[in-house]
Amino acid sequence: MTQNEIVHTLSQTYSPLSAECRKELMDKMTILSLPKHTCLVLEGQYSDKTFYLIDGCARAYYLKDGKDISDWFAFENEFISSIISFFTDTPSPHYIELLEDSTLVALSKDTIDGLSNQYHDFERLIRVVVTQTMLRQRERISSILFHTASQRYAHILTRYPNITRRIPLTHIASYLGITLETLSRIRNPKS
Amino acid sequence: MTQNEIVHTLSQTYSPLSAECRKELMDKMTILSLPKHTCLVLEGQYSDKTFYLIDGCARAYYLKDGKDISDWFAFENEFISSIISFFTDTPSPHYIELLEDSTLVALSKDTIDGLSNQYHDFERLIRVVVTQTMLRQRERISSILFHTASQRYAHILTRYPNITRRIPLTHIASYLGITLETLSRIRNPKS
DNA sequence: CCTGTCATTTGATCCAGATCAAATTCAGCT
DNA sequence: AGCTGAATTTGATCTGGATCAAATGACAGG
Repeated sequence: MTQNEIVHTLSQTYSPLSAECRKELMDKMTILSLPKHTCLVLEGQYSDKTFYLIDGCARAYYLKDGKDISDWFAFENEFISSIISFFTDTPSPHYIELLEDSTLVALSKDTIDGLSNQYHDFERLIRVVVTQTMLRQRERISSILFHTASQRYAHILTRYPNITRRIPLTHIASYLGITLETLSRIRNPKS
Repeated sequence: MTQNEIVHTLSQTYSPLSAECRKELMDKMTILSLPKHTCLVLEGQYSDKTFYLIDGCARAYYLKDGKDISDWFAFENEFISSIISFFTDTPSPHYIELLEDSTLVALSKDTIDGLSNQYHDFERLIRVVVTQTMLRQRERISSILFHTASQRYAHILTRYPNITRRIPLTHIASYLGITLETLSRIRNPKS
């Protein structure tokens, strides 16, 4: 995928960008191809970058009392960042790692702020991305409060039908807020 | 509070607005003073309004299998809306009601979209509001996943120290994702 | 100051999912 | 193929908070 194609997809997926803005964005963005298991962000770091996945997938996770708890997955054409660090300029509570060999764009906060100041278009695109993220968080809250473990698992499967082929069950379980063992029992409801 | 003061506060709290934009916003906004228990939004309605509280407080809630579950509280200088309906143009799963006699500003989606198109400033203000909302949702997720019922109660008290004087315990309990009885036991840890 | 309604507390029991522990299956490597 | 550590399954037990039920408290209106 060329830079040009990336920017077009972005502009079409989220919110249209003027030719001028697209051009400047192309100049400012870095495209990276990195192997599986690469860590993009470590806990405790100040992370002022947002990543946009072209190909592959990634997750954000915490180490909470030594336990690895996934907080967010991103696939092709989705964004991922240590949102807390990115938006509040505090050290990241998250790690972010690639779950497959991936190609992605890294955008620094300076770049995003600069383009947002300069181009109303770009500010809108960011607003759209943040709004979608917010709605996804909301859905997760009601999922946790109102649905049982197995309903939540069923639900994530409808959203990402082949997630189990790309992401280990441990990570799916912790994302759903349940243990590995419970997820396993949900998947094999015999005995 | 005059219209002028309201717009100034808004501009200072969230993101600065140009004089021109402030003026147009003043023309477009409706100020309402309504008694306690007024319903601003009903379940099933298409709600294309966002409310900004000048004085008083409100909550958004679901009726889930006949049970009343609070999903959001807003106090002075905060926004509340049926976010799902507002952002996705679908019928609202929420009710919104006033918990005290309140003064508030109602802004329609048309107004917000119009001002966002016309003024980069205003688009930014909305982006800031949405970002804060998103971060507050995130905090709620980690609160539910990582903290016990009594930690969550302690936490909401630090954020809104006198919430118990303004909001009935039932609503606080359901917001925290616990029952009324559990909250009561948390508050009276004797016997 | 009494009464009905709503809010809160207290008590007894129950259950989804956690925890701890062990067995099995799988995948990458030589 | 065979080896090794990681991923997943299976089993037994435990627990925070839910649920059901009843008692008490607070307070607005007559």
